[in-house]
Amino acid sequence: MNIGDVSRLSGLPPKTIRYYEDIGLIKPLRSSNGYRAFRDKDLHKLNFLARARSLGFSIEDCRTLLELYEDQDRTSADVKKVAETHLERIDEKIRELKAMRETLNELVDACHGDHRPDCPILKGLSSPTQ
Amino acid sequence: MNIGDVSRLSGLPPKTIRYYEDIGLIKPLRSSNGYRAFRDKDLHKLNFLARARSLGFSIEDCRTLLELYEDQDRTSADVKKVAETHLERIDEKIRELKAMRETLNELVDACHGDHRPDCPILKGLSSPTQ
DNA sequence: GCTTGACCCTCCAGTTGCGGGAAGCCCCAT
DNA sequence: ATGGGGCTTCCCGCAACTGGAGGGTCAAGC
Repeated sequence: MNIGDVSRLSGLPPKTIRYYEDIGLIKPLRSSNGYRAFRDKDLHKLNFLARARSLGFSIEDCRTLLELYEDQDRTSADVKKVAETHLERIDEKIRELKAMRETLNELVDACHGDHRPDCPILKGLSSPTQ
Repeated sequence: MNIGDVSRLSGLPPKTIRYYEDIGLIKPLRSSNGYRAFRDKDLHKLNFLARARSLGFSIEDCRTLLELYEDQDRTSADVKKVAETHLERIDEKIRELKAMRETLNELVDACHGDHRPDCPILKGLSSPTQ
């Protein structure tokens, strides 16, 4: 399989796939013409990566998960730990965003949004958030 | 005021303040010794920026907001539009994160997390998300 | 046999919003 | 005069790619 094939099959752009090879996440073979030659194994890894990335795992998390994925002697506890840590980061991010949303929404609600220059949003940004 | 002073007063690191000057968000004067000389006006802007950034506005949004802040002929509708657009981006981000959280949480819950290698999390990542 | 177009390759630069660190002034206190 | 801050500029690096330049390869059609 060429890069275009695995790109279509995994949904990852060719650029991303080359990047994943650069940083050592996958190691496709090479054809005599210099083209990358992907095996099923490589495609499986790319699918794995695509799904892990879509769940928000960092590249380094993905590297760890891929290693665990390939290690027959892993323990599920190790995997769960990585996932739980990531879950907490997500929760933290959601909390942050909700706090932003809260404050921002108050400002937006207070703003009449007409042709006049008077604006509670700018006022809110220019004076301390109590 | 030197950069250290406005840094303490605004809570922004000196590096950030220099960066904001680099990209033209603030234009402090210069003392004869080459030090940046911040006026009250500059400090106000930095405080404004610190608050806008803490609400998640991008630098370009901040640039727009600062321009509106300084424009006596602005309309509050213009400001509100920027804020509402940002609010939608935040909501979108929250939705994405919640979806991730959902899926990830199911996987974590399904994983017993013991010494055995069998792991629903890895299984979930290696087979299509239905 | 030649051209065309779709692939593929590498390498370099840019993105966002800074942070780290080097190398070198400046200023004040001892 | 010497030490310790503080200030300056400059350049590199981060994450995770994306875009583009410049060039080789392959298969089909004429």
